[in-house]
Amino acid sequence: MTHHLSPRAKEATIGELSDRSGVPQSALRFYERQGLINSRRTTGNQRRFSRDTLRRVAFIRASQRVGIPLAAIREALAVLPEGRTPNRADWARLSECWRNDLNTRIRRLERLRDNLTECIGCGCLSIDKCALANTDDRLGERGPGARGLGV
Amino acid sequence: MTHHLSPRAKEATIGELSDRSGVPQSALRFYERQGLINSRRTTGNQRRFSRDTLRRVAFIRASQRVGIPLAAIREALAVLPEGRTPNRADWARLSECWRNDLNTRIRRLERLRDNLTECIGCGCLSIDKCALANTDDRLGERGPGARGLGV
DNA sequence: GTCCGACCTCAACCGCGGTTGAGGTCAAGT
DNA sequence: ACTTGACCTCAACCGCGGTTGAGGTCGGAC
Repeated sequence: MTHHLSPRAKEATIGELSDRSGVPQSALRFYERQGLINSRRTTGNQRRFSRDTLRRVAFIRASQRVGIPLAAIREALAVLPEGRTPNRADWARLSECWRNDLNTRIRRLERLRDNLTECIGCGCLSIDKCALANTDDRLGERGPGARGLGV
Repeated sequence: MTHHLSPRAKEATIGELSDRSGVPQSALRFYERQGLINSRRTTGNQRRFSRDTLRRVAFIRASQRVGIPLAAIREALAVLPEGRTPNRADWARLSECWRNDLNTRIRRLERLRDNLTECIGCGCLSIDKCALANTDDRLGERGPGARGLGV
């Protein structure tokens, strides 16, 4: 299971990237197919990932952990520059968007928590007029298919 | 699309339950198969839901909206009494559990938000030592299969 | 008694986020 | 040169949370 260091210090094999990020190789290949990360290929068709891919992967997993779907993460990552390596300001811009999203999610959870205790707790849960049932502020109604999944 | 009121005022047909809860009939049948709700059957094999099912459904959807999987919701609902109609205290007990869970989720989100701004914002995102990458306080590692999904 | 909409079951299918396995190639160490 | 493990592709499969459609029955109104 020991991974040889790739000759060019700036590039990682999929095994190295997997070890460092903790993300299975199968998932990394999947992310590449989905356009979330990309790689150069060696003459022998093997993937080589540039250094900043590690950051992207960390960002992807961190975002996923809070329930953001890959499609949304892909869109967010699209704001990173194409040609050059993303710098501090690029990532800061990205995280700024996420901050707003996270704040919204936090507010939703707090509201649900409070409604639960006030509303179920007091026995008023009458669905038609109850705040609990009507917390349907649909923020990201992305098309047909499995919509309304706690995202 | 007008639904006739069911003769016995205390029981609802699936159409009525669907209309009142806003949940598709197909989903209600699915929930029944999954053991989240239950129904009496008429002589003609049609479902009749007791009044409190509306509450259960509202609880299910509210929980789902914040990303709690059905299996966990089923477990939670299992604390409601079998024979009798759940009363205020039963629901209060249930919501108390959820409150803890929700608080945990809220803290997780807040931590992620803060890490994002501090960590990505300042450019330190070095994965091995970064708090963002290591927010792996695995709270509910439910077996193999799609684990680690932002739940 | 007949009509029609609401109901029933069952099987197949969907998007998501991957994993697993078969079968084959690449490349570093000896 | 050969071995061995890391890599490749492609297709099939998984759990989740449902939806869709075919084919059939129920039951309230006329």
